[in-house]
Amino acid sequence: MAKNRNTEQKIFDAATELFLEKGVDRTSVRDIASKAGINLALMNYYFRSKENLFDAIFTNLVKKNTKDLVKILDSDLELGEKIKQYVSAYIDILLKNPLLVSFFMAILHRSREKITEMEVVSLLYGREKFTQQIVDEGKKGNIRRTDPTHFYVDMISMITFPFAIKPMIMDKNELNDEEFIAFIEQRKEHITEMLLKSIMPC
Amino acid sequence: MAKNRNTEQKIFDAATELFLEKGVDRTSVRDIASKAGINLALMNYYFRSKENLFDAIFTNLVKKNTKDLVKILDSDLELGEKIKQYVSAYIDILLKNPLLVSFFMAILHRSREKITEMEVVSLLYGREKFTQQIVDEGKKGNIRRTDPTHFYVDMISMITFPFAIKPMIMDKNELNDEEFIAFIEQRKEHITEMLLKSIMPC
DNA sequence: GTCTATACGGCGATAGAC
DNA sequence: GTCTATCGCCGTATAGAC
Repeated sequence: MAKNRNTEQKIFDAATELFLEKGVDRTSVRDIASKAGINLALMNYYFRSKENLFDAIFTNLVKKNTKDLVKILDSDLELGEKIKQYVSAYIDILLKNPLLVSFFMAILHRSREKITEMEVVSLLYGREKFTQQIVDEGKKGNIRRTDPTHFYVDMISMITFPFAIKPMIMDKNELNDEEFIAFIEQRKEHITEMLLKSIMPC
Repeated sequence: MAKNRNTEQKIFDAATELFLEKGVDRTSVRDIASKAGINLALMNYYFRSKENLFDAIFTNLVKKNTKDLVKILDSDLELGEKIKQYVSAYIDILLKNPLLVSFFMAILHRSREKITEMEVVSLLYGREKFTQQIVDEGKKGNIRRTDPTHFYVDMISMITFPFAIKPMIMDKNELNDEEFIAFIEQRKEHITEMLLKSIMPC
C-alpha cells in the first residue's frame, strides 16, 4: 500500500503553522495531531520523530523562500540594480511571513552545529557571484574597494533584524501592525540608499 | 532564619549558564538542580517556578549589560564620537557573551506581549536623547536630515545580527572562533564608518 | 533552610491490535 | 494505515524528617 500523501500533508501543514506561530518547543505533537485531525501515533508513523518533522519543514521553508533571492544574486544585473531588487524581494518575503525570521533565529539557537551541515545553508547564504561582482567593480574603480563579506552581512542584517525585534520596534515607536508594515516598506529604499552610498566613489 | 544567599545564587548561576547554552525550553529543572548541586525541591523553594527563575535571569542580564550602553547614549558626547563609542562598547559586550543575542531573540519569539510590558525593554531600546541629537544636528545642517528611527535600527541591526548568525558566517567564510572574533573586531570600525558616511552632508 | 520521597498531569515516542 | 494503550521523562507541588 502506498502511504497516504494526504494524511502526511495534513500533518506537515498543521505542524508548519504551529511551529511558526508558537515556536517548535512550545508546540506539542498532540497539538499537531489534533490540528491535523489525526491520531497521535500517525505523526510518528510518517515522520520518525518531532525533530524529523521539524527538519523537513525547515528545509522546505528555506527552499521555497530563497529560490527567488538566489536567482537575483546570480543574475547579470548591474550591481546597483541587483542590490535594489534583492533588498526589495527579501523584504517582501519577510513581510508575507514575518515569523520566518524568529523561526530561523530559534533554529540557530537550537542546534548550532547541525545547521551548518544542512545543504540548505548554502541557499540561505550563497553569494559567490555577488561577491565576485563587488570585487571586480572595486578593481575597475566603479565603486570603492569594498570587503564583500562585511557588505553582505550589513545588507542581510539591515533587512532581517528589524523583523526579529518587531515587538520592540512597535512598542517603542507606538506602531500598530499596519504602521509597522509601512515602516518596513520605507526601509526598502532606505537600506538600498545606505548600501549604495557606502560603496560610492568620491 | 535568613535565606541562604549562597544556595539561591548557585541555582541562579547554574540556570543562567544552561539557559544561555541550551535555551530555556531545552533546559530541565532537574538539569539545573543537578548542575547547582542541590535538590530539586530547593529550586522550587527559592523560585516558585521555572518561568519565575527565567524572568529573574532575563531581567538581570539586561540590566547588567545595558547600563554602560545607556550611559553612552545619554551622554553629552559629540554625535560622531558617541556613535563610535556605542558601537564599540556594544560589540564588546556581545563578544564577551555571544549567546546573549540568540537568547534575546528566543525570548522575543517566546512571549511577544510579555516582553513589551517589562520595564526592562526601555533599557534595551531607550534612546530619547540620542534621537533628539540626530534631529537637532540635522536642523543645524551639521549632518544630513536623518530619520532617527531608521538610523537607530540600522545601527543595532549591523551590530547585533552577525552574532545571531554566527554559525553561518563561520561556516561560509571558513572561520574558526578566533577568526570570527577578528572579523567582529573589524566591524567596529566598519559599522561606524558606514553610519557616519550615511549622515555626512555633501 | 535543606533534604528525601512521592504524586500529578502533560510530554515525545512506541508496541501491538485491527 | 490507523488506532488504543502504555512507557519513561518532564515541570510542578507538597508532606514531613532533620
